[in-house]
Amino acid sequence: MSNFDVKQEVTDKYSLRGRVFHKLRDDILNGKYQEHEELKEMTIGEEMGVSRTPVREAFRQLELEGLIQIIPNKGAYVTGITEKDVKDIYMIRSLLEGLCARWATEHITKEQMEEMEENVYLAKFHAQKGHLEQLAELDNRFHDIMYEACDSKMLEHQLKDFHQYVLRVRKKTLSSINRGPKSNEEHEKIMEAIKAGNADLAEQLAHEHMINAYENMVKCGLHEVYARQDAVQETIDPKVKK
Amino acid sequence: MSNFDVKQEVTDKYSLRGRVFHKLRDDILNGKYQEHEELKEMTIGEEMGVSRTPVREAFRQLELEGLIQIIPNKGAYVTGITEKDVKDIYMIRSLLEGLCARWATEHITKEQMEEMEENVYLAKFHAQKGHLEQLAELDNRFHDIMYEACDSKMLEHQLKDFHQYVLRVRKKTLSSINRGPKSNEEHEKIMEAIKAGNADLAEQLAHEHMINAYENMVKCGLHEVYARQDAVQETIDPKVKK
DNA sequence: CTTCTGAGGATTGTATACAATGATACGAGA
DNA sequence: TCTCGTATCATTGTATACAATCCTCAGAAG
Repeated sequence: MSNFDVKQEVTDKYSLRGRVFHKLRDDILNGKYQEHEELKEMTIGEEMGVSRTPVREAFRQLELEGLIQIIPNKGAYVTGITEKDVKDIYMIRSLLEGLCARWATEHITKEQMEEMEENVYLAKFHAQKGHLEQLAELDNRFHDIMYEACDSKMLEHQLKDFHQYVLRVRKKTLSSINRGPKSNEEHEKIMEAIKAGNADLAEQLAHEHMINAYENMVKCGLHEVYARQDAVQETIDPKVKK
Repeated sequence: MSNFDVKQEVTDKYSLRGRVFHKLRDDILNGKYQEHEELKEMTIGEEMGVSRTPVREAFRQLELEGLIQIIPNKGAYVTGITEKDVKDIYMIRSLLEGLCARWATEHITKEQMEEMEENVYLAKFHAQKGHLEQLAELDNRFHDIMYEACDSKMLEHQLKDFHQYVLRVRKKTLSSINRGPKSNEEHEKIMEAIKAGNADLAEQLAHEHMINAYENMVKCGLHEVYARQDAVQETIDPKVKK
C-alpha cells in the first residue's frame, strides 16, 4: 500500500485549524457565503471563538482547495465557478471516472462489492418512494465506493476533489429534477459490469454516466443558475483583479 | 475568460510565506531534502531568516500540494512517491494530456502555435548537439505551452500539478537516457496534428506520448531508483502512521 | 465641479510569547 | 533484567502584539 497520501485530506478535525477548515469548507459548499464574498480573518475567528492564526492557516488550505482566492494584503474571497469551469470539470471527470471504474473492476474487494450492491438496491427503494435527499446521499456514496475500490490514492484524491467542486452546483440540480432514478439505473449497470469483471464496459459506462449527468444539468437549468452570478462577476472582477 | 483560478498557484513570491513556499518546493523537487525527512519549523525559519509563522503557512500549502505530509503535533515529513504512484500518475496524465491536446487544437492562438513550433525546432537543434539540460527544459516548456493553449484553467492546473509531481522522478531518467530526442519527435507530431486542426489525432498522439514516456522510464531503471527508497519506507512507515 | 493628496482607519503580514502535546531518558519496583 | 511511570525537553498549536499595506474620504488646489 502506498503511504503517499497526495494532497492528503485535512484529517485533523480536532485542532482548531482543522475545525475552522472543515466548517468554512462546509459553509462555502452549502452556500452560506456568497460567491465573491470577502472573508475576514478576524470576523471568522470571532465567530468560531479562535484567534486569527488558525484561521489564516485554514485560509491557505482553502485557497489550494480552490474554494477561496487570497489576494495578498487585501483579502480572501469565495471563488466563483463559471459555466465553463463546470463543463471542463465534467469532461475531465468523465475520463477519470472511466479510468476509476476500470481499476475498480480490477481491484474491488468483496466487502466493497457488497456495499456497492447494497447502495444500488437501497437507492432503488428510495427512488420509488421519491426520497430525493437520501437518493442524493447514496449517489455520492456510490462514487466514493468506486473511488476507494480503484485502489489508487492518486486517482481517488483527484476524483474526490472534483466531486466536491461540483457539489455546490449539483445540490441545485440533481435533487430538484428526476435525474436521481435515472442516475441510479446507470449506477446499477456500472456495478454489474464491475461485478462481471468487464473493465472495458465499466469504463465506458462510467464515462457515459458523467456525460449524461452533465447534459442533464445543462438541460435542467445550469445556465439559469449561473445567469445571475455571471452578472455579479462582471462587476466585481476588475476590482478583484488588482 | 474564467476568473476562477482553481487551486491558484502561489504567486505571492514577495511575501515571506511565498518565498518560503517556493524555496521549500524547489528544495524538495531538487532533492535537497530526502524523502521522509522531517522538516522542523524552527530550523527552516532560521535558515531563511524568518519566524515560524510564514513557515507554518507554507507547510500547510505544501501539504495540499502533496510534497509534505503533516502529522498533527508531531511534524512535517517529505512525502515518498512509490512506484505505483508514479504509474498511476502517468496513466491519469495520459488521459488528461490527450484531452488537453484536443482542446489545444480547438483553442490555440497564433502566438502559442508559433512558440510551439519554435520549441520543437530549437529542441531538434539541441538534440543534435546533445544538450540534455536544454532539451529537458524545452520538454517541460512544450507541455506548458499546450496546457496554456487548451484554454481551460481547470485542466491546466491539474496537469501542471501532475507535471510537478513527476519532475522529481523525471529528473533522474529523462536526461540520463536518450529519451530526449525521441520525445521531441513525438512533440513534433503532436504539434503538426494541432496545426492541422486534427483534434482526434492530437489527442491520440499526446496520449501515446505519455505512455511512451512512462514505459521508457520503467525500462530505464525506475525500479532501481526506487529500490532503495522503498526499503527506507518500510522502516519509517510504521512510525509515521502514528 | 473635478482632481489630487494625504491622514486615518481597517485589514493583512509577521514576530514573539505562551500552552499543549509528544518523545526520550532515567530510575524505581517487580 | 524487564517494565512501567514520571520528569524533562523538544516541537508543534494557538494567541497576541506589532509592522506594513491598502482603502476611504475629507479637504485643498486648479
